[in-house]
Amino acid sequence: MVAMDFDRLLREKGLRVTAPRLEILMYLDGNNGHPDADEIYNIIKRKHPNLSRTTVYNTLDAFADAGIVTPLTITETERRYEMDQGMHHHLKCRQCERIIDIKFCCPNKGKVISGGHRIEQVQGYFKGICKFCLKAAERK
Amino acid sequence: MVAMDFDRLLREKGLRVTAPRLEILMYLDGNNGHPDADEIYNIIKRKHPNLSRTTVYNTLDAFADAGIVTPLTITETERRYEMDQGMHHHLKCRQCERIIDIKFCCPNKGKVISGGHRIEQVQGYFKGICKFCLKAAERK
DNA sequence: GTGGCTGCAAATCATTTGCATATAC
DNA sequence: GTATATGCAAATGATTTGCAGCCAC
Repeated sequence: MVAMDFDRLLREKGLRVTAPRLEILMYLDGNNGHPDADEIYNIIKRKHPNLSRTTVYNTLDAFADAGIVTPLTITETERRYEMDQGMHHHLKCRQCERIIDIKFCCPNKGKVISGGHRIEQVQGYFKGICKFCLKAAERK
Repeated sequence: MVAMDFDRLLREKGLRVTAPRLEILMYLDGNNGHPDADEIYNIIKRKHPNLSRTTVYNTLDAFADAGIVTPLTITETERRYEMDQGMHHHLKCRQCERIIDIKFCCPNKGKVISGGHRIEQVQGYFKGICKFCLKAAERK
């Protein structure tokens, strides 16, 4: 996504276009994994030393409300964010601790499943071993 | 599960049998939903006024290590616990905010799925409307 | 011009840590 | 008797809040 589009995205959502917001969008879009508020703060702080944590938190909240980012609940303690990129789930590798996107669609989405509840959104959290660690183990 | 069994369960896991541990097990087993540390603390505190939060946290950690309870990551901010009861997932109803168990088995468990990763555990987090709220809406 | 956004400082709240005492085994 | 568990008080650390000034529109 180019800078121009971030501008439009914000306007579409009724959010004002500001420097911190563009920076945060750029960082999230830069495929830097699944950052938490502190990581975002530290990286952008380098270029914009007067950035405050409050702004990062406010911005992520505003983005989440607007549906621009999804707050992730991958581990028990960390709150992380990612840009909305269609349906996928997450694997946390218990060896390298990386968080990896898993692309497949849960067959239960949108259905009223057995219990009689209506399922609107599915977020899958997988634990296991990622392909990188599996390959490394083979080589030994 | 009866008191006797909690005793045995703790011994099997190499944990000492103490009053707070038995109380916490009883509470978790009492099907009181998916409590967080504070809820457990407040309830048990009534009967045992000298209980400390530290003990609740220590105990839940020990139980999680021993595989007696599973820490849940159902919402973005809360850390909740439940006793291990076989495979199921969780629905958070966006109307009544209840957290409800969803019993079905994800077809991807144990498989090495598309990405080449090995999946050992699946925790599904669903959002939607529970059957109780659906029924209430019908009646109107 | 004005309402939304920013950023500082202070407050909050869940969780963790250090440590002395108590207790299960 | 000894290792483990408890519980108090203090520390930590992420997130939130209050508020004054700034800037996008």
